[in-house]
Amino acid sequence: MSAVSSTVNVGRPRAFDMDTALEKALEVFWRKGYDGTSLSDLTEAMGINKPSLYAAFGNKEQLFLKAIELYESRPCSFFLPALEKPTAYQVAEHMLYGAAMNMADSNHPQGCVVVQGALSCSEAAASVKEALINRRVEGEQKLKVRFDQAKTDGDLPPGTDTGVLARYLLTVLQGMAIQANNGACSEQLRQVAQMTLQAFPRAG
Amino acid sequence: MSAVSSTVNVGRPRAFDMDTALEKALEVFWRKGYDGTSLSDLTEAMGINKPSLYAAFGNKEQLFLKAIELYESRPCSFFLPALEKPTAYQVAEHMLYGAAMNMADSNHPQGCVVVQGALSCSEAAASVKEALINRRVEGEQKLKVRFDQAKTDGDLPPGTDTGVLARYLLTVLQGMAIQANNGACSEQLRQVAQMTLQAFPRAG
DNA sequence: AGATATATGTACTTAGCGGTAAATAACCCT
DNA sequence: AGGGTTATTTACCGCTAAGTACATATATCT
Repeated sequence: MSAVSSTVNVGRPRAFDMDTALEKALEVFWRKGYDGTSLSDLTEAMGINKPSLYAAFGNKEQLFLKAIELYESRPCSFFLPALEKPTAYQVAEHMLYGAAMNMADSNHPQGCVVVQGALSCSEAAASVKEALINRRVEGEQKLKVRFDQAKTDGDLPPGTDTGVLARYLLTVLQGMAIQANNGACSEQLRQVAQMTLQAFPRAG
Repeated sequence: MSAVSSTVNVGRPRAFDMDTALEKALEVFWRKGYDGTSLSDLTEAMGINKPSLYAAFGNKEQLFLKAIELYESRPCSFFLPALEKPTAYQVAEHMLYGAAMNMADSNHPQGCVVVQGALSCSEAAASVKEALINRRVEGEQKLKVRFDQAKTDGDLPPGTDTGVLARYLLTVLQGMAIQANNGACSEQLRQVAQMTLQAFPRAG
């Protein structure tokens, strides 16, 4: 996601760093949601003027989508990396404890921007809402595929309904995003994660 | 919540029914969220003009709060009535299956307006967000109290951490609201409910 | 019938929204 | 040094937001 500098160094150089500006934009969208964020909020947080924003990122919607891309590709992301864990249980464990740690982290807004960025929204934000739904559903699908693999690997019982298991796990994760918004701390989320894992099926 | 008609029947009578207008407002807030709903959206759905809305309900924020009150007091509500069930398990069962049925019901917007009405929002909506957080946290507290009772009743194991159990259950319920927004149908939510109940502690 | 009180419809205000035109500034290349 | 190219600044656009003034309509009370 590093800003691939345009072909040649021609013209006046950009006076701000696109990646750090995008980080700032992400934080605002995360905290206020798409509808609740104004361009003034964005330009103030990013430290640039509107024409610079439009020249660099297109418009509000495209900026939002780029911010979401950044969010999911961050090093502290917990979802995709967890899929690499060797067993289904460890995948779930990594996701749940990662979420507990991350969603209540006070170094950034609480919860998950993919959940709360445009959950209920105006018609102007309908396409953004769709994009976020797609992200969530795709995540669920990826987890199901991972659990299917686990079943053939033998670390999930043969009768497991992987679709339901994936949906259940994502339900808990998404619920944790709401809990974080409620003000739950990491330790409280960790307890929820632990309770979820106690019921998690393992190979018999 | 019936509109208590003012002291005497003096002055021009109101040309619309407050309760049905409030139902309409609730549906709009539910679907679009507080920030995403405009007064035009509201007046159009309610079939009244702005001065009538302001005279009857105060302003946008007060209208929203009244709509939330209505939402929680509806006959199809599943949270508070479930607390009356005789055992902790039945309380959980009623809530989870009630949520599965209700949150994906296509007769109204999907999910739960207390979750998605103002999850992330502008500064103008901050007080509304606070109000919703309070509702969610109070619900959790009520459930904990109910589980405490269940422990003394003997239908929860003595070692049960009722706070964690209540938080876990609300995490799943709130996650189901997101799932409903994702497009999950009642049957899919029912499967999540079932999986949650399988792990639910019962008296040994 | 007339006074009083409340609701309604139209038209308005102020403020902020997302987005852009145009002039200017800063860089590279020849 | 000068032309080409891109970024920044300032000022603006048209539009919609929430909220309201005011005249009019419809009821009850005396």
